[in-house]
Amino acid sequence: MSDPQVRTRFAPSPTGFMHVGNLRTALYAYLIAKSQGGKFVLRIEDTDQARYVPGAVEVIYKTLAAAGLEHDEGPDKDGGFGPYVQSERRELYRTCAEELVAKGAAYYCFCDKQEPDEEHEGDAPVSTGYDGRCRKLDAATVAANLAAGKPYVIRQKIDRDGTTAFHDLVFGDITIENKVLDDQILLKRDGMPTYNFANVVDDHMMGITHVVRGSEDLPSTPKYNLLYQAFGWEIPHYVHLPLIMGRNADGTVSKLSKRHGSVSFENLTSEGYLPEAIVNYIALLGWSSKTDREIFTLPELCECFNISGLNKAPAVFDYAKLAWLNGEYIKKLAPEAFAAAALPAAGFAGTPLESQWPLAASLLQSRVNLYSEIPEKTAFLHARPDFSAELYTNKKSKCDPAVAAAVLAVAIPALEKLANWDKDSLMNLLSGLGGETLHPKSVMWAVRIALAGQSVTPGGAVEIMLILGREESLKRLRTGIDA
RNA sequence: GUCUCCAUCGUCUAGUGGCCUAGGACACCGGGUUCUCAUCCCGGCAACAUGGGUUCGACUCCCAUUGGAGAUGCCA
Repeated sequence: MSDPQVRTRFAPSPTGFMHVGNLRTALYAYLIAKSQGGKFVLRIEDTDQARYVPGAVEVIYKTLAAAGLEHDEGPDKDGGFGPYVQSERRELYRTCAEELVAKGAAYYCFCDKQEPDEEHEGDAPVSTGYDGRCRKLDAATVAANLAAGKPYVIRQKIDRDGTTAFHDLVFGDITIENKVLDDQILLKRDGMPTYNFANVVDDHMMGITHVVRGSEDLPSTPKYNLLYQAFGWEIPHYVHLPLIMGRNADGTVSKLSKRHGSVSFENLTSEGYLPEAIVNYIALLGWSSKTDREIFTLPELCECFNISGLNKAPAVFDYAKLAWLNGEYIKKLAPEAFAAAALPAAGFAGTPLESQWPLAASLLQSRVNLYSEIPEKTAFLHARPDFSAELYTNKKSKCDPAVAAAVLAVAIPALEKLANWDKDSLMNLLSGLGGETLHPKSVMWAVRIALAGQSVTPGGAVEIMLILGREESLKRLRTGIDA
């Protein structure tokens, strides 16, 4: 049931960062196209000149590449439907808007710009819907105003009567009364199209078959249909996605935004989340494979993705589950790859510990979900923290400060004489050290505490001695009991 | 205010009228393995918002209520 005619697009605006919600929209658009053997198009929506951010387009390219969402067409890959940057399509929008005016589906409006209403805060926003007064202007007045160079916008003319319905592949049929639809602006005073207008024009011109976007756009979709109908264009399939929510301090939820934490792809990767884990996680936010499986690579998602798995209800972003997923991906990494990636966080480079990094990394790999957890887990290797003798007390390991002192008293001379400082030699020595009086568990516990100065460590006593080396290990053991 | 949408464990979700004493995952809590911890293995806690219908039978269909979210920009 593949359909190579499918074309979807991702249309971010160049703001300089990639919200995970946008990335998820891109992911689903990509999957809808790729699961059918279709095309995935990148379009840049830069119609708001006030928001221009230098280098922002590069961020988009880099993010898509890092996430593996390779586009088939875009500003850098002409597929014959360009240009793929909206600011380069200005004249097209103007022509289209004027066409609608000619057809009676839009009109010139010379009213003053409505300033944002800042009076109303809290839960009582006020409708500022336009009253449509310029609809009544006669042709002569319009022509005169135009000739006089009077500033204007072009508005969509929507009949007050009747209803407009549309079909969505996720939400089904939705009907809205026309009287609640206002005469939205199509072409702005500066000649740029609005988001809603540019989308309709571009999606049609670029042959987009499935319009994939967030469900916050559901209420504006009837206006799209009216536009398509006015042009006489075929209406595409709509795929509205459930919103991604964040939990607020007061326990409520709202659209995921910066105040909820790290919400951009860049934030997340810089905190150590792997792109594969992020993609995997957001794929599951609002979509289900309908199996018990949780781990999916991008190619695997392409294989099993289906629109019917899309959910309608908003989904709360759960950093704990993302962290778990990240840990799963870290465990799957080849040991060398993990060691290379984790080295900066551990700070071993340029220290005496450096030669033992592969060992230390192997211990860390199953113990971290995030690279950012590494510094705290390796700090004791760089310098033993201050600790109290009470740390030696542990019932299960049959140890207390007195026992520890006895252990160290025999361990230090034995270790000083040990010929080979390797795992087997150290293990043999320590396990036979206690003799009749000291329990093996006490030996391992006391030695490890003396070495590390903390009760929980990545790795056991022997491994820590290997990482620290003979000299540093003995130094720590000698100063272990009077600390 | 108005409009639209949504509603299964704390969270992500499976479930399309009988297979449900509702399954999986995260988190949490136990137990086992382990030179500590982690990994790994085993187990536990925990949900169909409420009220009406429809039906032989509702988590599944319909209506209402309640709750939540989104929209209501010359932002995208």
